[in-house]
Amino acid sequence: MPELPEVETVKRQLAKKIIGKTIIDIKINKQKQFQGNTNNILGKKIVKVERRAKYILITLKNNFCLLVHLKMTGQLIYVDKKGKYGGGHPIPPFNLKIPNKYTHIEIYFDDKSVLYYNDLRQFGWMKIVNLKELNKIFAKTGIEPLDGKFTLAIFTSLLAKKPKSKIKLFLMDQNVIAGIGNIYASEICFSAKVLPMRINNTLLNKEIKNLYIAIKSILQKAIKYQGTSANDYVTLQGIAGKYDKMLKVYNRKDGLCYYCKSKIKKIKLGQRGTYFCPNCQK
DNA sequence: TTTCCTGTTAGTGT
DNA sequence: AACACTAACAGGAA
Repeated sequence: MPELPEVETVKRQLAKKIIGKTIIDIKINKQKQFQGNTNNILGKKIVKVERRAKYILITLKNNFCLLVHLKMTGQLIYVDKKGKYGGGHPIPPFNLKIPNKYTHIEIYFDDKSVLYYNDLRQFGWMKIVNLKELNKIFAKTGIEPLDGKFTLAIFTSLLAKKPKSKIKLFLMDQNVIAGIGNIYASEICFSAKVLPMRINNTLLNKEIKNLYIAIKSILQKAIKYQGTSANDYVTLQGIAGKYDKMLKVYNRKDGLCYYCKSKIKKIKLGQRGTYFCPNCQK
């Protein structure tokens, strides 16, 4: 569930559940997905839960931070003492048992609640870092697109710094703008009526403005709908995010454009599936 | 059965 | 600078 809106959704739900709780035990079933000394967070109280780019930052009272990246299929599932699920994406309708074979890390809190880290493909990780290491990790990370500091003027100047890049790849470059992934990049280009393979320095001012507006509005709306879950991954671990039905082009190859009825096309761009309407987008 | 596809990103090579 | 390719891994779809 890994782009900005999904991570933001998890973060918000998680914050409501775990702030103020103390970590009393950690069970690591897959060592390669956990780095750092657990002694730095055991017995410590959680004071903050934040998101930066596609990372979740769980800060302890001693200023150590449990940093989480979900990568492709990572998932955080919170289970309280009544056995009810919170945090992470909503619960599977068929109540897949948790923990299960994809549960690689288990974090126990002082009130008997547990945070499970599940990850089918095992690309994600948790890492205990101090503030200095945190700063180093985010040193090159791009601007937060929903931050007030991300203005049209800033966006325009960022585009000018990568004049020859294709716009969709540019939008996905985490060192330029943080948090946009493969699904929303296609959706943003469609919303702005710009073809994903357009070269940055050919974009008209009006198109730049449309892209800028699309970035903000699509991400905000996706957060409002608690993100998107796609394909088989969903049925395994959580119900579909409600933004699924809002998608206009992603995963709609050969489907008809909702606006002009043209067939949605799929191409490869930067090795990633890229969807667009050949008629609406110029 | 085999091949291709999938929400990410770090590293290397051209 | 920009992009291709690889690697980490599992499983659904064709």
